[in-house]
Amino acid sequence: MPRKKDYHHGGVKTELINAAVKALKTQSLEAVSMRKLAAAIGVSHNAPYMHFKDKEALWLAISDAGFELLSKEINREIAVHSLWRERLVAGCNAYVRFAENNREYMLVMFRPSTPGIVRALAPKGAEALGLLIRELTAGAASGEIENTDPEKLAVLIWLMLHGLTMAKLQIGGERGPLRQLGSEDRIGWMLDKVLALHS
Amino acid sequence: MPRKKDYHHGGVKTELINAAVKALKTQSLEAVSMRKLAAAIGVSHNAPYMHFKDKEALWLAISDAGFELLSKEINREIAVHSLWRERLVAGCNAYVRFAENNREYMLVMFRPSTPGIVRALAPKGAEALGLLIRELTAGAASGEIENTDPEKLAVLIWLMLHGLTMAKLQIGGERGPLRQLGSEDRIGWMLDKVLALHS
DNA sequence: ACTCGATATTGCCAATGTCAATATACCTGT
DNA sequence: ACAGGTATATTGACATTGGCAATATCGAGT
Repeated sequence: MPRKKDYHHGGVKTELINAAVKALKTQSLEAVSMRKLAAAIGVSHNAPYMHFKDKEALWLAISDAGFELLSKEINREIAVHSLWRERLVAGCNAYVRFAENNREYMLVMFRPSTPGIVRALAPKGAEALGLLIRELTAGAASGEIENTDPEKLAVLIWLMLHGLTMAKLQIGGERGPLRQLGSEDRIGWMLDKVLALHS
Repeated sequence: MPRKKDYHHGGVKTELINAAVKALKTQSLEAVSMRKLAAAIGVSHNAPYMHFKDKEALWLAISDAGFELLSKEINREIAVHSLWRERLVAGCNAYVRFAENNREYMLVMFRPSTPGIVRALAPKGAEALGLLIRELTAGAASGEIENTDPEKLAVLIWLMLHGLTMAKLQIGGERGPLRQLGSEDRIGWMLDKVLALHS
């Protein structure tokens, strides 16, 4: 239904987002320009500004979509387990896997200036952190870990996870001390260390 | 000895770096431009390109200086203790304190594109990580922690430390779950968790 | 049929990174 | 002291970019 003649071609907003995400798969954040995106979807260099006040607004939209996707992914992988410990590991793995498969989104979500970190650690917490806290609370309730401050523990775990993830994204993951640390069994190892299980 | 008449004013290179560092104290990375820096130190907009091939080259130089400063700082604070555990804590605290007092440098050292993380985690490791490994090895040798993989443990600790630090830098540190986590005693708490001391 | 609001276009501007050509000062060997 | 070379700095130019303003085009409701 869009694209009558040529002027109003209809889906600039979503097409622009798609183009941006695709561009980010091969280019860096700063290398992506409004004008090139506009050209890529075949509109004039100012058409984007109908739908996004700013370049920043574009990133914002993409970032939102990214957080949405991430939460969905984590939820999906958590749901297949019932024991809190397995759910925790699954969630962490989902986080890392999402980052690897969606580098583009992560770059936007946690770009330096306007911070995904703020959102991810906001008082009420993003979904992802909330899930973590929930599982840790469950673990504490079951008596398997010390009942001190599940929230603090969650932040700590998330910091590790996030640090690991972003580091892997920057490095590319081929070489260096992170290679082994990133593989799935190592995440379990990390969690063991941090949780200091009673067992 | 510099600044004879007006043309060759001598210290463009160092003055440019100083100006950039100063500018970064109040502005974001992308807000700092070669031309403004040149203007700030009173030279033409192309003078900088005598001393730096690129804008990137400028960041590189500043980044190098930053890593140098960081290592010095950590060494200085570690040196006043003799027990490995105290040295470890002192080093971690030094890391965080350096980041808080030198936000400018950290922003450049760990800017997204060309990665400080690669350098900090490079095979031979930056000074800072090397120090960490050394203390952990000492701890393992003394039998106070498990003797498994001091290097892996070091990376893990660094990831937490770095994640915490960068998150604090982005947030500003006033509010949110990181406030308490960042204070000095909390770093000890983090280390306890990760080290899972025998004691 | 006419108007209005959303959408898209063209034109424009200042700022920026960077290249090329030119000017200026310093240094070195004679 | 001087000539020439070299490092340093300047001016000029250019393409790209983000973003504003004015204009054009279309669709829907009266």
